[in-house]
Amino acid sequence: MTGPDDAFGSILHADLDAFYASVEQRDDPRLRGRPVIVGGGVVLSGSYEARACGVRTAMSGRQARRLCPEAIVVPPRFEAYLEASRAVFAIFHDTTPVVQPLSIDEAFLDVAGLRRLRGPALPIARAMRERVRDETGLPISVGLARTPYLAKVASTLAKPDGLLVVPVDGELGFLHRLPVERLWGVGAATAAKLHAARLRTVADVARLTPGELAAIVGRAAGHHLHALASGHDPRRVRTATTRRSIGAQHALGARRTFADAESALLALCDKVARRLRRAGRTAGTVTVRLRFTDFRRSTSSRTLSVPTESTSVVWETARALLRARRDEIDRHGITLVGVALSGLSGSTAQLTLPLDDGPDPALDATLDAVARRFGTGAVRRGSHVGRGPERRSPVD
DNA sequence: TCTGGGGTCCTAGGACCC
DNA sequence: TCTGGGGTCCTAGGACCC
Repeated sequence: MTGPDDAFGSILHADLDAFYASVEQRDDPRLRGRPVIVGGGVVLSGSYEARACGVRTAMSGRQARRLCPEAIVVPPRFEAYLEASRAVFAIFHDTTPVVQPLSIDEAFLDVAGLRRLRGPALPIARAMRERVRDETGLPISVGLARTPYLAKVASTLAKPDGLLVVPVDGELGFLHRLPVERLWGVGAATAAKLHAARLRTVADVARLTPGELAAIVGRAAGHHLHALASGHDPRRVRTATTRRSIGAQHALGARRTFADAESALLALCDKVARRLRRAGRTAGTVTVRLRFTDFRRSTSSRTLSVPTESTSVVWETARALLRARRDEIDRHGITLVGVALSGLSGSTAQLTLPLDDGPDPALDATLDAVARRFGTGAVRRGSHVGRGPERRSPVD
């Protein structure tokens, strides 16, 4: 386990740059070098030229056009993105068998096992980036580090179209000067809590004890942030992860009525039940998601006595949940309806573990072994995980 | 700044059981 | 009969990620 490679670790985080917009620029030469916005009402992706004007993902289309009037707006072509993603993931899998997809355009790769065959991690990362560019025409950024989280931060800082390595002996120096927003799991709400406690950098977070942090952001988040800020990362690159829920939602546009919501819900139930059957799984819980005209959200759910794969059972359950909210919908108007199926068959056991015992390498090793054995990413220390109709097996 | 669609995980309270 | 502790499961909501 020794060698020159240890100086860099073996985890890669590979992340395509401005993915949807890059596919559009690749496929239409007229778009190259120009600001491109993919999406209509909402920005799904902006090219780097558009980002230079301040355009960001999830921004409203109107605001994006105001910031960048010369931008070319194109409708999304999801089939083209899926095809591009498949081509890139084929290169990932050709690089190493240990690939964990995180989304359509990013993945963790572990190249530790390749040292004898293909050499150290850094040249492997360089070669992979070149292959992606040559064979798919898409720019990709890669971070290389000892842990998944550090690799992820590195790839973010490497963008666009870069490669950044975090040397093992420089981890804390790299990490500690970053703002707390760079910690995985810190969004607007958690950042506000940390700022209120005068914590601005990762170094500030690392100085507190897990207990002190837990008092600020909650128990699990406190322990999680302390670990990340100290360079500890419980994550492993996992090849087999089991989907925990299947859902679909639909924005209804301007103020709509109960009847609009009900007919949209029927189509959504049909869609998710088909996906459930195609996956060969059953669902234990049906959840209905609503958003009202004033942007308030609500969810309501029902756990079935018998898990189902039937469209009609999903629909009848969802309709009953929707009808229970009829007054609220009539009063406020509804702008979004969604349905999600969870408690999927094939999920693993429910497991609640203590968070307050400090590091426990033996326990972590056991959980890793369980996760590998049963092919799931669901087993994590200190969390409350997975529940499905098969919960009594296989862990029993 | 007024907003898409797909997910994951955590927390807290209540019902229920031993 | 009353009271308490410990645990599971369900539900609703919040936060976060791409």
